[in-house]
Amino acid sequence: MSNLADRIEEYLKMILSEAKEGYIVLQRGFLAQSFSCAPSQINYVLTTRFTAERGYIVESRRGGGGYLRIIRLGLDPEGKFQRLMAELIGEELSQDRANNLIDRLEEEEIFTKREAILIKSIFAERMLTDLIPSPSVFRARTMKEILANMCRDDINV
Amino acid sequence: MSNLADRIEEYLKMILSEAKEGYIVLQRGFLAQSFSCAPSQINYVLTTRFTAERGYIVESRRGGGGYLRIIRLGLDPEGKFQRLMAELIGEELSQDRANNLIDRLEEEEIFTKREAILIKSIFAERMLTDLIPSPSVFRARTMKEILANMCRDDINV
DNA sequence: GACTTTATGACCTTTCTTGACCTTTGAATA
DNA sequence: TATTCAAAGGTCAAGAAAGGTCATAAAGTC
Repeated sequence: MSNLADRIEEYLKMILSEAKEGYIVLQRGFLAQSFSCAPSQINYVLTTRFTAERGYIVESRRGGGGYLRIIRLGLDPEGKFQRLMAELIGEELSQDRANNLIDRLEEEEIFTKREAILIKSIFAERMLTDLIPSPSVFRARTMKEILANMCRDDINV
Repeated sequence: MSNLADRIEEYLKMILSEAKEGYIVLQRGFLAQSFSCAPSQINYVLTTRFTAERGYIVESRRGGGGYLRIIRLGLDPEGKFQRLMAELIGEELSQDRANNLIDRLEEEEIFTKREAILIKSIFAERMLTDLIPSPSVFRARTMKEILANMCRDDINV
């Protein structure tokens, strides 16, 4: 049922949440061994689950004494945030990337759970394909517009 | 008499009624096997019986560890949402009418102020005209989908 | 008989998992 | 110092494991 990749992801997030410094350092081979899987499976989890949209950076080093470092990014609420988002979103935004980003913004409490569900439901491929020639462009533009609006000061009064 | 689709529907509703969380997760292949039918028959049942208008949302995931999740929407005693959704089916929704509707739903505390602003910003004509051939159809469809999702029971967990 | 609903099967896309092979790094050795 | 080698991590393609779509046949309905 729940697959290996999900379990590894969950484990990493668990120990990451307990890490005071906001990052963890570990060895690929060792992790793979403890999950009884191919080492490349670890890379798969890292590249699919610990992406920039989801709020992570992964650094690594090869050779003797090599390691993986997974860093949890925090969003600073200063205006830098919007530029960062705009850059991250770019001109197109697939459904997958959008979902990752929205989840992340929910974790950062920029969106409520209801808002996250609302936006995701709009962005679903099945909602857009037959009506919009380029859904990815639509998502990118809309996401930026939403973020701009969510920064309005009058909104939580 | 009682055909396959009806029996599958009945079965799903039965286990759904026993699900504390308001949703069930299962595998298409497994379900098809236990009813001795083609997997696509399950999709048929889902698309004809478990629609938003009937009070359900279906999510799914492909690949290893894939699944179907059927979510029962919360009760809507006055049937207000259902009526609204029915009205919006296949209909068109101008920006003006959309704004009025959203304002009303905000007054009725179905949407928060933030949510209202969010939706309106998406529906703005300037956001849609150049990307979408028929913005009004898009608004109607999207509004329906949003309403359905706002009925989700798991939304405040 | 015409129309609608149900059912199937062939083919497609997405996601996960593994294994073979490659690259980098640092330490030991010639 | 230059070379070698072991110990990491990286990449990629193939195959498995799910669910999705669509045309068409079969079964009901009027």
